[in-house]
Amino acid sequence: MSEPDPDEPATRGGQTRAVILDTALRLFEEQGYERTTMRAIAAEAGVSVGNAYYYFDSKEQLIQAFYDLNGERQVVASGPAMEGSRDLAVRLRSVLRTWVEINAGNHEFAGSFFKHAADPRSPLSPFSRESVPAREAVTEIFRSVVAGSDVKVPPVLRAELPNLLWLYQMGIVLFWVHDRSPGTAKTYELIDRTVPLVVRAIGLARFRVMRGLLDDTLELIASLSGNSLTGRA
Amino acid sequence: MSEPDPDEPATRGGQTRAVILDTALRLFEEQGYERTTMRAIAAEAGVSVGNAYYYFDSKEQLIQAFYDLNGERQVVASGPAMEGSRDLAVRLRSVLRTWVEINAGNHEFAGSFFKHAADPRSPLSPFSRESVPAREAVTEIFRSVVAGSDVKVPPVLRAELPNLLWLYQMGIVLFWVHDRSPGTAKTYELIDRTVPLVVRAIGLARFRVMRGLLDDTLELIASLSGNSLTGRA
DNA sequence: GTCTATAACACGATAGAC
DNA sequence: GTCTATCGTGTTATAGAC
Repeated sequence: MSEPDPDEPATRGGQTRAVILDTALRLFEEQGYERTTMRAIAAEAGVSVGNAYYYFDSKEQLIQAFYDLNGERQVVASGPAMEGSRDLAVRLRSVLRTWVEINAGNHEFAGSFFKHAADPRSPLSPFSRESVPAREAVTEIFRSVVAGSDVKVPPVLRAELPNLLWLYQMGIVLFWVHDRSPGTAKTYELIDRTVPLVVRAIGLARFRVMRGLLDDTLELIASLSGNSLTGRA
Repeated sequence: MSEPDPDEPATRGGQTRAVILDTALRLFEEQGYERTTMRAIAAEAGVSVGNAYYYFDSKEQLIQAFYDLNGERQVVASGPAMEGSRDLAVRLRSVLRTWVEINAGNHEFAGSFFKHAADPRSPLSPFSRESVPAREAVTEIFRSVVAGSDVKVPPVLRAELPNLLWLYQMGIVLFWVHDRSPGTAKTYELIDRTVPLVVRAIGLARFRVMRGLLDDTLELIASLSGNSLTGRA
């Protein structure tokens, strides 16, 4: 609350905040998260250790700032990425590949801090309260992916589909973090090959044999969303 | 490799190892992982810190030992849990609930070290090389769940199904770690309500509309399993 | 409010003596 | 195999300067 708007660092001394963050992210990418010390960040940013802790409560909080930055980047880049096609598969594939491209330089870095994001207690968890705004912004992308396409989504599925696609992206990210193929080629392959499956699965929702299963699944999701897993009310 | 067999600690000085491990797991359960220091473990076990590190390369490795212990417990308990029914849903539900019951006392503990297991670089990752034996032992349980049931699994699905059920259990575990409902009641509910869905989904594999999707999915799994994600050859 | 400098603390981990 | 001493790290504390 007391921290200045990260988008407007020009005015305040909160410009310092931006310098510290930029330096930290650069060092994280160069050396990995664990091997980058707070002392090194402060020294490289030209500030004291105490000052770094004045703007960031902990080292982990630097990752939180990275998250927010990254979410914004995906939102910004996804608009153009979706343009030019109303085909759901094309749009979905494009948005997912964009995410991977944006994060190409962060693969090492991501691997080294992923553990913190997986901690259910950590604010870094994608399911945490702190991550709600970022998650909803990204979910909004997927709502737009569907809304701008020419597929008719069965009404029962309409409300929940963006959330499910967000979860689908989480799965892609999980794979990507573990992916050691050159240029994370396997992740691109995973996207290219699962997107048609997902689209086809959505189409199957119309069939009678599927409907019972689908209805029960959606009801289950609704029933359990009070859980802290989703962070939803 | 140089460490003594943990099942036969009587003979060697490696009995020390057992004392250290027992003490560590007790303290972990009492105080959580992070708040239990190596100094405390060593002191409580009546050895020096250096000696603790002689038997365990790191604090994390104490968790690895816990994993192995836990896997064994599930294997032992699952046999009786499955007895008495050839209904796949009953058997599956029973095995999954057994896992939750076994780990009821470790819920806090599990939450506190889950982050380490999620680190793709960590040997604690369920996808790591080090976890292959434990994972295969548990997968074997699910093979037995299916084999002892009266359902006819479509041939295409037969080979991969145990692996998919293991992945399903990982999903349950992920939910459980985040579950803060009293007695992890929500997790039990999740099991009770997803098991029928899973069983029904397996049944759907016979329908024509599903087959294309299923075949492509299985082919994809086969194609990507060279990835480090699964650790399979 | 923003920032520095320095010291100190607790912890995981290591080195090297015995 | 076991110990004591020590290091490097995240983090906090202090005491102040602009």
